[in-house]
Amino acid sequence: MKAQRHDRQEAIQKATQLFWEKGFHATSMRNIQDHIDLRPGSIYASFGSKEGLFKETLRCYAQSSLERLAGYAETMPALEALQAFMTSVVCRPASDSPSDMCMLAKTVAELTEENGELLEEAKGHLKRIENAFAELLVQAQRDGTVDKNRDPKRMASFLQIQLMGLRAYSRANGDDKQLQEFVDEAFASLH
Amino acid sequence: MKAQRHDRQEAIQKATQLFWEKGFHATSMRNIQDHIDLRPGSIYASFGSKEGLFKETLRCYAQSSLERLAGYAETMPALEALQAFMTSVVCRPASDSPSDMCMLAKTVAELTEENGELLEEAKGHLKRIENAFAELLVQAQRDGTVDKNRDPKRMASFLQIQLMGLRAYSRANGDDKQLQEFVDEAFASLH
DNA sequence: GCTAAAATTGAACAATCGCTCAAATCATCG
DNA sequence: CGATGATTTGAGCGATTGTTCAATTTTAGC
Repeated sequence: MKAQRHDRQEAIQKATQLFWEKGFHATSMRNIQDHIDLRPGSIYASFGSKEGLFKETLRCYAQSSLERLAGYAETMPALEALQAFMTSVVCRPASDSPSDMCMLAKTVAELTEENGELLEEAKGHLKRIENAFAELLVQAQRDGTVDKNRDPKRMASFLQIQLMGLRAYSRANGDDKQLQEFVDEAFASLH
Repeated sequence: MKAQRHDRQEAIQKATQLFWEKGFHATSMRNIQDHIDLRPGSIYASFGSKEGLFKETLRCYAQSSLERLAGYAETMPALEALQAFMTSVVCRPASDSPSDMCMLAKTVAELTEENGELLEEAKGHLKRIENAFAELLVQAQRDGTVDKNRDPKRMASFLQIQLMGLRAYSRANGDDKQLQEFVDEAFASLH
């Protein structure tokens, strides 16, 4: 197969913007065609279907989230990295961010068994992120910054719940200065 | 205006089932027509548009939530009522429930400014429920079951965040016995 | 520079979308 | 019962949905 003339990653990124903001159902293939400036044939040759393209955006979104978390973990202790990640995701306006909410959480909220494959894909990525949390918590326990008697998997669940809750609340209430305090309290409870 | 031949409340309730499960965009008016066994004309005479019908289902959903909370508050102390409400909503399978998630939170997650009126409607109902939380927390402070130095509005935000987070997590992970523990811990932190 | 293969184009498909409205049906009252 | 007006019906409107594909353009190899 010869190289495509269009930039695959750029196409995925632009599609992600739309899907993340408007969701799977409210984003039409024509929206996407206009936004990434490609005709249907090219898109279908590259991604097969709307579902295929969406699945690819979920994959890239999850991967970049994990990479960002790993980036923090390279330059600071595990617990600080977790807290920095969570703060950046919950509190930073991130002007170009299509939505306050996590794209994976939005997808899990929106889709039903009618799109079971996509639903499972999103759930899987969320679980993978939660596992990354758990690994950093184990590391934090070795550092001595987290109580060694607590179950890391349970604490990772706790953090996911806080993350989803805070982002949903932020979506429903606009920017709230209290959010940072809630993040800090959540981490204070782990010591 | 003469009485309609169909039962308005029943129509709203059946429409709620569909909207709650599949969301606003993925539910078609034909889905609804079939499910409540009414032809388009009747529905549009009663509700004006798909948006009008959806707005009505949001209103009824929020009202019944508030009524259920008030019901608990009639038969037990304020804090217990809050905890019972949250437990029932987060942990009870509720076999006929169209989704694990809160319909208002789902709506806020799904819609954009393209349906700004519906979005604001859902946000308003969520805020009203949060205010009901705050009132019960004030009452609990008078009862002496909640620390009087804490801000009730802030605690109400906290509970909304926990509620949204737990229900989203439940949606992404299926039934989790840990959820009850997380609810209890959230309330333990209020004393 | 010619050719074969790959990539892209854009018109168009069938299906479905939210919604309208003339006609048919029903309920009410004199 | 017959008349009047509210209600319901169901065919069907124009627009949009996801997707296809023959025709065209572009690229790579000799």
